Amino acid sequence: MSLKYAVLSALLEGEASGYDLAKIFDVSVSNFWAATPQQLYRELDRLTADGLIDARVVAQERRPNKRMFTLSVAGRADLAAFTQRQPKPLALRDELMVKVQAVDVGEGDAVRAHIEERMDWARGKLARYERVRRHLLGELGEEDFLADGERVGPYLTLLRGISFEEENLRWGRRVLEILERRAARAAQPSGSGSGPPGASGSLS
Amino acid sequence: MSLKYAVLSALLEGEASGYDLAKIFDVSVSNFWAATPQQLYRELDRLTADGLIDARVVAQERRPNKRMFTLSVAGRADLAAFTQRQPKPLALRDELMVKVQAVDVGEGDAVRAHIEERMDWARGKLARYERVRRHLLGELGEEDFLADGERVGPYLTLLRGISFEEENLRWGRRVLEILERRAARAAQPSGSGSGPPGASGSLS
DNA sequence: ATACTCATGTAACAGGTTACATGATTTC
DNA sequence: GAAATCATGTAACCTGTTACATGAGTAT
Repeated sequence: MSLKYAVLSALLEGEASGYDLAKIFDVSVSNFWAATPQQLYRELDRLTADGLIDARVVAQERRPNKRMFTLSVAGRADLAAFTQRQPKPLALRDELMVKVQAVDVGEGDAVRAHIEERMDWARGKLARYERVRRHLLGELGEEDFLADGERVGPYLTLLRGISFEEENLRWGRRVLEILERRAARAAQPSGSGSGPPGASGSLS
Repeated sequence: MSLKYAVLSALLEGEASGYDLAKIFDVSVSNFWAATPQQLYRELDRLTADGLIDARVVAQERRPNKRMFTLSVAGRADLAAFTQRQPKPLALRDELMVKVQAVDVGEGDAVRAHIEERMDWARGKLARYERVRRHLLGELGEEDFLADGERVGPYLTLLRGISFEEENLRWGRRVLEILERRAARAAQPSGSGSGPPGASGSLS
C-alpha cells in the first residue's frame, strides 16, 4: 500500500522514467523502502491509471522509447494527505540476523564471512550516501541547508541511512571480535572453563 | 522463504506453541524479522508437514488445546546448512521515512508528531530489550557470557536491536530540532533569507 | 567477442496482510 | 461489565519475487 507513496515522494525530485526510479530506489530510497524494478513498473501503471502521475512517451533515436512520469496535482495532494496518516510500524527483514541468531548451531566460519560481506556492503553504501549528501547540500554548509533549504526531507532520511550503515559497521566489528575469540578458544581448548561448544562450526 | 528459518531459530530456545512464538516474534525476533501470528501458524503447519519440527498436542483444562512445537533433528540440520548460504540483502520498509521524505510538501506538524511516536516506541522497545538482555546474561557479566556462554546468537542480534533503537532516538531528536526550527521560522518570517517554504504544513 | 547499460514488459508463484470467527478465562 | 489473554483457524486479497524475453548501443 505505500510503495505507492514511496514512488510519489521519489517523483518530488522531478520527472523520471521507470528505469530512473529503479536507480533512485537502488541508491537512496532503498534505505527505507526496498523495491525491485518489476514492482516499480507495476506501480507506475497503477498510478498512471489513477491519475496520480502523468506519463508522457519520449521517443528516442537509438534507444527504446521511454515513459517519463511526473507527479500530478492530485498525486501531490494525495501524498500530502498521506503524511498526516498514522504510519505503520517499520518492518525489517534481515536474513543475516537470522543466521547470526542460529550461529551457535551453525557454521561459525560461514557466518563470520557473511558479516564481513555485510560490512563491505555498508562501506559501499556509505561512500554512495556521502556523494548523495554532497550533491544535496550543493554549496551550502549543513546548518544553512537545514535552516533555509527548500527540501530537507531527502536529507533527513539520508541521515538515517548513514547512521544505519555506520551502526552496521560498528556492530559487525564487535561481533567479529567476539566470534573470533570464541572460535580461537574452541580450536585449542586449553585449561579451565566450559568453552563455547560448536562455535567453530561442527555440525553436531 | 526464510520466515522458515526465523521460526526454526526461534525454536532453538526450546519448545513453544504458535501463540508463544507470536509473542517471541513480537518482543525480540521482530527486531530483524517481522511476522504476524497468521504467518506463523501457516509456517508451523508447513514445517510440521516437512518434518522439520515435531508437534504434540497438549490438552488443557480450561483453555483450548494447544500444539507445542520442537525442532526436529532434520530441522536443526537444515538450519545449520542455512547459516552457510549467502544471505539476501536486508529489506527495510519504513513508512515513517516515506513521510519524512515528503515532509516538505506535507503536513509538518503531523510528521513531527509521528516522529515523536516513533521515539516513544523506541523507548518502549529499549526497555523490553534491556529486560531480555538481563535475562540472557543471567548472573554473568557481559564479557564472561560472550566468552563462555553456550548460545550467544540471540545476544548478538539483541545488541543490534538495541543500537538500532538508540539510533532511532538520536535521529529523532536531531530531526525534531531541525523541523521545529523551520516551523518557528515559517510562523514568523522576520527579516532576511529565503525562509523554508511550506514547512509549517500549507498544502500549496 | 563479451558484457553491461538502457528500457520495458509478461507470467507464474510465493509470501504478506486484513478481516473475520470462536469461545472460555482472567484481570481491571 | 468490559477488556485482555489464551489459542487457533479460514478466506480473500494484495504485495513481492523470480524467471524469462526483447533488442539496440556502448564500453572493455
